[in-house]
Amino acid sequence: MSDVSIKEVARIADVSIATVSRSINNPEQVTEKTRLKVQDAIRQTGYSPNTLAQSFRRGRTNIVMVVLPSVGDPFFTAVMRGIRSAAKNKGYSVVIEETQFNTLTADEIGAMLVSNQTDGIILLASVSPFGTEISSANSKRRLPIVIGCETVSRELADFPSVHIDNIAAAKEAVNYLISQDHERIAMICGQESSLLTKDRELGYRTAMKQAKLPVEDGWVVDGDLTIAGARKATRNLLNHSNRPTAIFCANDEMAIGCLHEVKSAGLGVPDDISVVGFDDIRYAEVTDPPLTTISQPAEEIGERVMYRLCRRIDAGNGESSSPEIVPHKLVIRQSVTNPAS
Amino acid sequence: MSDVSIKEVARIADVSIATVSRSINNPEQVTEKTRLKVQDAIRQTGYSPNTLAQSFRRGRTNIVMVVLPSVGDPFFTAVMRGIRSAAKNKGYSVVIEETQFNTLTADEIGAMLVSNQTDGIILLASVSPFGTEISSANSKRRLPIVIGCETVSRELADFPSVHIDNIAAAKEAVNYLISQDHERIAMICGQESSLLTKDRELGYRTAMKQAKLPVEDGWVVDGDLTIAGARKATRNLLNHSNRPTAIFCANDEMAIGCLHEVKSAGLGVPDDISVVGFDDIRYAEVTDPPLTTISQPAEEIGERVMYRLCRRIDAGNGESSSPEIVPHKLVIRQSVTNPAS
DNA sequence: CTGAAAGCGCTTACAG
DNA sequence: CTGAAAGCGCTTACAG
Repeated sequence: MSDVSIKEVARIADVSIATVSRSINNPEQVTEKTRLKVQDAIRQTGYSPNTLAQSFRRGRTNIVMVVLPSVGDPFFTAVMRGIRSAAKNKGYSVVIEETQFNTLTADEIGAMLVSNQTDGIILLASVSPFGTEISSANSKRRLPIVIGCETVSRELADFPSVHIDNIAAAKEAVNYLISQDHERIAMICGQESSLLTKDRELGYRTAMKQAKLPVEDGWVVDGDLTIAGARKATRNLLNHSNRPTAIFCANDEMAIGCLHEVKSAGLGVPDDISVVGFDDIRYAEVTDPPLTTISQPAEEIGERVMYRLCRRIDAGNGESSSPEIVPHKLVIRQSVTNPAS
Repeated sequence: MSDVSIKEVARIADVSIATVSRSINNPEQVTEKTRLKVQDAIRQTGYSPNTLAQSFRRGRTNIVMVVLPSVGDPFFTAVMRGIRSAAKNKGYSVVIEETQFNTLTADEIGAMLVSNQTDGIILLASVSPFGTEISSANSKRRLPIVIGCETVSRELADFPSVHIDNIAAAKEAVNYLISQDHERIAMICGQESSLLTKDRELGYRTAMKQAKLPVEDGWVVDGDLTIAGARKATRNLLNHSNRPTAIFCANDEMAIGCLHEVKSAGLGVPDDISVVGFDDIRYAEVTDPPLTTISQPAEEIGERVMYRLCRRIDAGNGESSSPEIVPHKLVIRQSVTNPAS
């Protein structure tokens, strides 16, 4: 705003404020001469429109908000790159909102939906327990929402989403372990509330069952999606009476903690214990040993989710809400070997 | 907004819109009875105020924006935690803006400053080449800005800041290496444009000079602040005709790349090459070997920078602009040993 | 304590 | 092509 308003510009350019507005927003509706006069007045005054007033008046902000669990999670680097490139393309600014604990409170959700400060929302955060709140809070406002990365719960099935097939990906990871002759395979997963972790766990259990391999009590442990949590979980696994030969982690963050803890216990990776991660964050290829993991097309997810949101914004709820599945890939590095060898 | 406005509420409660507004924002100015009536009408209609209109009218948004180089940088996790806790305390929402390339373009800066969508800005991003743009773009608007973590360039000296003493910290890291009898110490730093890297380099050079140790040509290499960049830089260092026995990295991200590259070359850390990082991100204690590094009080920086911003917002430019220095700490782990041993 | 009215800075039919 | 005017949804002196 720079404290000078459109009026001042109009006065100096000797035109009406309507004309100033047009010169800026619809220059084709104005003669070249007027446009120049106005341009000049703008330069003189250092005017720039009050965005708040514009947004208020227009009823839209051209801002989309992406909600993610935590800044500092390396996985989101590439997703954001994708979102940003699509947003730029479409003329949107993007603003990030962090939801500390990987779950939103109902209040936060309500506030977000209702405070039409943004034209739409991209949810990259796990929102399991609040699915209903979101749906209901949004029933009035109908703010366009698209979900990325996360598996969608039943309550959120109304919203479009783009993500990999977490169940299939986890199955593939575990099948790879099985193909390397592992039979005692454990899993470190996330909290109960983390939906995508649930899907990965389901993939693990399915693969085990299909291979007729037992999943012993105590082989599936909660690693809290953190390094510290994974370390503790790993200790439990190593002390298990029927110690696994391989550990599948629901994300790379935990795999990094797991790797470290196995080695701290004096065991070798992969010779004593094989480890598989999930996400293929940038640290995965420089762990020791480099981590075998599932790679997600993070940037592509970002782009698609943003374009999807734009379609929702433009088309309203006419836009389809079926999930968009993008391909994952098993990346084989050195953290897995044959337990017999 | 939920599409019902204050008018509708007023109609239903049978009061004026002024009274509705008061009931919400200054309930003490209204009788209990009226308040209840209004409350009821709000419930019935599902009304919630149009934030855009409020912000526009009030001339403030109660939102602060934090600008950081990249989502996905683990260092910012704790900084954000601090910012968020202080913000909550002060009744602000915080919104994050990412500046992909660790430098803002002049345009972006202008847009940010001018679009009074926020009440203030916390800059956590390196802004070296644009110091002047910021100052000048802001000369009109006078949007409160506070700088965190980064060293401030001369052009930005007007703005308050809070950060560690990067020069002293780097000196301390290098002196530790020297105390372990290293003499051939190299450094991997960031791009030219990265100010805080410059300070860390200065600390390195100062320590070397004071110890009367030479810094050979080719011992200070640009690692681009990335893993890939650091790996390349490390290869150069390992091939140096006078190969260093220790490598000081300007951040942990690069130290992780360095560690990996040294080991890939068949050398041992710390036995052949000692490595020191900077930042103490959460991965530093689970690298192999665990990384000796400089720890920053990231959460404290976040809190202080936010409180500082609040003071700027409230007090205007009366608030002092001297930098606030917080203490760093050398964290000794296992990536350094005596080269003679 | 409450209401009528002004006004925040824009945009956009509506006339001309 | 341009201007006068209405209005977006609020908040806040100003009266009463």
